[in-house]
Amino acid sequence: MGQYGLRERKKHRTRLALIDAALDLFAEQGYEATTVDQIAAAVDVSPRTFFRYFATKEDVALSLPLDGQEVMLAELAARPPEEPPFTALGHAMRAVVTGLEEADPADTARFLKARELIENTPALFAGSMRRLMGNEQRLTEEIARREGVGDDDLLTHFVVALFVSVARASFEHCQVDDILAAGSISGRLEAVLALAEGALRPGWDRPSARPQFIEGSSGQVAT
Amino acid sequence: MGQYGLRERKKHRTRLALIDAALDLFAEQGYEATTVDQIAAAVDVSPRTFFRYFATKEDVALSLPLDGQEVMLAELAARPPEEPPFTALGHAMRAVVTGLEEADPADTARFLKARELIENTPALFAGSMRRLMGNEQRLTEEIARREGVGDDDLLTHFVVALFVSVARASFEHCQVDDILAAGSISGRLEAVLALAEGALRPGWDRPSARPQFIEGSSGQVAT
DNA sequence: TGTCACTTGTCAGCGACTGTCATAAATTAC
DNA sequence: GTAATTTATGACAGTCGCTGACAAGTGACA
Repeated sequence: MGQYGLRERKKHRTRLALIDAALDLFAEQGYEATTVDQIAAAVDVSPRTFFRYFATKEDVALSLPLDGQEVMLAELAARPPEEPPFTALGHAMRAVVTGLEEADPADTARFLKARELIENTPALFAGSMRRLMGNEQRLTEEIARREGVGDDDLLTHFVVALFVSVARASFEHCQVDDILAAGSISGRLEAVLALAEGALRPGWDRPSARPQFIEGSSGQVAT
Repeated sequence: MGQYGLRERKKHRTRLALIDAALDLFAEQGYEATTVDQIAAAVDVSPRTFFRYFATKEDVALSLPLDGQEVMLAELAARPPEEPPFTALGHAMRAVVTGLEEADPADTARFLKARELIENTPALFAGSMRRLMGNEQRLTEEIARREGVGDDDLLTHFVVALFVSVARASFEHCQVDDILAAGSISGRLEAVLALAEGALRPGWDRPSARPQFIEGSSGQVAT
């Protein structure tokens, strides 16, 4: 038997089936107009079971982008500690985007479908923001840990908040067609990162204790 | 026979009564544990009427900070057009904060009560973020109008997103006790604005001032 | 094969929220 | 001042998101 038992594979399959069915129904008749009962019926599952897979109706639409945020966290944790905060965040983000662009086309398509839906549905967009903000907190904690400062360090909050703004700008207002053009999403990410680099003073994201070190290291790794 | 008729005054009174009752109940027994029926009963009004004043249970807690955001919009619109975007945003924000600090103590207390509640209630915090993001869009449109660029201008998005991050950092993690100390909130705003000033290159928020900076810095920060 | 753990369906119920209609109160017209 | 009109409210019924509890089915493992 594979590393996953029949039970786990079955669970994974119904989970994906629920996501696909939900995404289709949402696209067809709109998010609000679709009931959980309909989604459950489409997968031939009881409505109660739906809520055993997703805590809320919102979650079924947001789960994919949410997974992406988990990857981001993991990538950030893997960055070398010497890297300045903003640089590390940028590289982690690049890893997520390229990972997405190189993934199984079916997965990529699902992801883009979800993102387009979220963009065009106010309620989902709101929920997406909520999760994003929750994630910002976790990114802040990680950066604070790396830099050896407290969770309430003002500069750390500022750095992460600024980065999240950049990340948002990269993803927003991307129509699916644009994104499907090869590398468009990472291209956009680079554009916004370059914009940020151009607006910010070198070494801005570290307390000015070691300007020359930052000068030397951040200069080459950017992009 | 003032400028408002009896009807309007009555409406305004019940609206405030609903907010006060809700804030009290939320503080007492928690947001989730409080039902709309309880709030309505406390003001001696039918539950149906509650929803004629507030679209959702969330709204009754968020309405005050939301009003503040409207003021922010108005203040921004009143700034002279020559002001660079970030400067104008900063001054508008200062006007909002000082306006808040100089208001009727009862109003200020209500506002702070609402903010504290939002800070400590995940569901409300999430909702607050949602509204904030909605407002960011409006700020972006206003800045784009001032600068004579399109709604999708990348720099404009970046400037506003960055500013909103700064504004958030100013308000978050402020305990009520801290804020009640005179001017504490504007003090914090100034601190974060100063932090931003120190991190950003002069003229970063206007396209015309940027070419030589990009040229000069591209060696170390880009490509 | 039988035991055990886990997943699922069914049902009953709470609470947020909405449409509808009748009533009461305030505003305006005469 | 009274009548007509507009507007706020209450009462009621209903939908939908979501949860707890219990029973039945299904894979895991000895």
